[in-house]
Amino acid sequence: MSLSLYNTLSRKKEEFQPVHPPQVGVYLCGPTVYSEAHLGNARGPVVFDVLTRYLRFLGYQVRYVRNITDVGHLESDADTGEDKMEKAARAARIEPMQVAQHFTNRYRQHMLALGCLPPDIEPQASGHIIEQIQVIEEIIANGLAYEVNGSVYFDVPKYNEHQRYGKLSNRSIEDQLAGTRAGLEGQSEKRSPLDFALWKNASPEHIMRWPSPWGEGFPGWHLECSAMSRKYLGDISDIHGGGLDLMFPHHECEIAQSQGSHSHTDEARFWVHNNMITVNGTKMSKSLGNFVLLGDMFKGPTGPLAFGYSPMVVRFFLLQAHYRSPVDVSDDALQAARKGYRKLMNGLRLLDKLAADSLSGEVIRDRTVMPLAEGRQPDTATGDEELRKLVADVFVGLNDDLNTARAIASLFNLLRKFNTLATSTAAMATVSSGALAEAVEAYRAVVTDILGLQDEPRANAEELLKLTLEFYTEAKAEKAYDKVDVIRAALKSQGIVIKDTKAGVEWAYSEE
RNA sequence: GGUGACGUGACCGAGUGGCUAGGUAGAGGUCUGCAAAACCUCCUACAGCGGUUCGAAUCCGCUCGUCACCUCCA
Repeated sequence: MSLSLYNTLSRKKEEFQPVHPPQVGVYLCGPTVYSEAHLGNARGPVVFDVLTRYLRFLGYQVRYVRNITDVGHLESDADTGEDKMEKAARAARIEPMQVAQHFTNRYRQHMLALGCLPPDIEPQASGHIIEQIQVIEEIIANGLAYEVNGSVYFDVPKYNEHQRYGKLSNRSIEDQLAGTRAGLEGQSEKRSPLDFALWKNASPEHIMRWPSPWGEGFPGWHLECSAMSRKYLGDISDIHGGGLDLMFPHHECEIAQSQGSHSHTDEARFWVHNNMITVNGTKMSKSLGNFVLLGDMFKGPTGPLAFGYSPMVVRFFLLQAHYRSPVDVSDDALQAARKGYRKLMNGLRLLDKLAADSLSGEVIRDRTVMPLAEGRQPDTATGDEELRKLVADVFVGLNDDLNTARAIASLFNLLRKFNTLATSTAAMATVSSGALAEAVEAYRAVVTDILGLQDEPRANAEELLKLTLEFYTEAKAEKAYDKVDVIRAALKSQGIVIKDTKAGVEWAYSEE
């Protein structure tokens, strides 16, 4: 039983095998940091977080790269197009890099809150201009790019003579040419409307600019990922991912760039794409304005949502669907997810108790107090087998193209078994402590290490403390000094001292 | 126009030929000082029409509906 992943390149599930085991290189196209991240932006990072966690669980040495694109993308294809980063900067009257830094910080906060482990390398496009220029020079040397007025374009038709531009998104350049929208051409410098920019000449008012062999300018839209993926993961990485909407043109162009450079590869063995988040069946997107910002969503009502949802609930909600299916947001769906998430967490809290009970169950069995039918030793073979089956099912789900929806369903089945065991000594007697310990460990590992779901304490410590002090005050009034001492000692063990003042009972942090 | 998805019970959401996930909601029960949790039982669906098959939610065809990409988007 091993992990299989759906590869967009082959359009089928393939067994995952690293190029250089045990190393695995994973690249996820990160955000362009010119605005706040919305729920849709979170799906890829969450999915790839689970993927990298699982790969590590399987024993691979993973190098996970998630880039930050801080070199603005042009808003339109026209040469006069405005840069997103610059536009945002101008609006706020600050440096473009301030904009990038601000949203980078916000993005990291949100991803951390969602339980996404920081990537091993988080390269910034602006820090890899030299590498990008190098790739362009290679492509030019290979005769697949041309310079016009300080800009460099990738020659798609020429590339297509020997390679297939469209292999990832399953398009032919003939179809694309036929479908080219009128009006987009005109004064373009491009030889073909399919060509895309590798380097753009900076107009005088363009702030973000770097020197290059072709004059001052900035790199094209798709180049940073090719350059940085190669730098940190080699000519060919194991897995390259992003949202379905990046498949074309972004990833298609990346492949063309890598094939057209000295790498001569598809850049990655596995191309993995997560589906979109929808609102009432329509894709959540910046341009449509139907997005739900993560920061807003964590706090309270926003847009189509009448309530706020904690980061872990959001994470669970995303993982309850398979990553290749679209997922629709709504209060109903999120509230159902919240309950499910809490159920899973309560299960987590049950595990220690279960392990302890298992031991006592063993004792009971040894003394044959457990009155199984004719008083013979209970046979745990069947119970153990059932437990192992339940655990195995969880991994069947994970291995099947990272089907977290199935894995979670199986976890609930396992949890039901745990609950039964925890409330019934008779049931407990049907499993061996060894098998139970394995199952408990598996549940814990899948929930926390692989799915990355953490308990979110909802109880307010201050409120609990207040309540405790009320009991303290009551006990004191009743002169129940044994209780008083117990409360005092308990709080002291938490680093809190009770102070009886004339004004009433107060507390302070212990200074010891 | 080209390319590609999808339509599952009250809601969300797996499943891609026989074994009919799971969560939420609802009904009944066990337990319980009350409550909650938990457990048990029930509610059992695959857009429509045709076809292939011993057998289809699952394969094929048609119809209807929804969506995505082809322009920046995760």
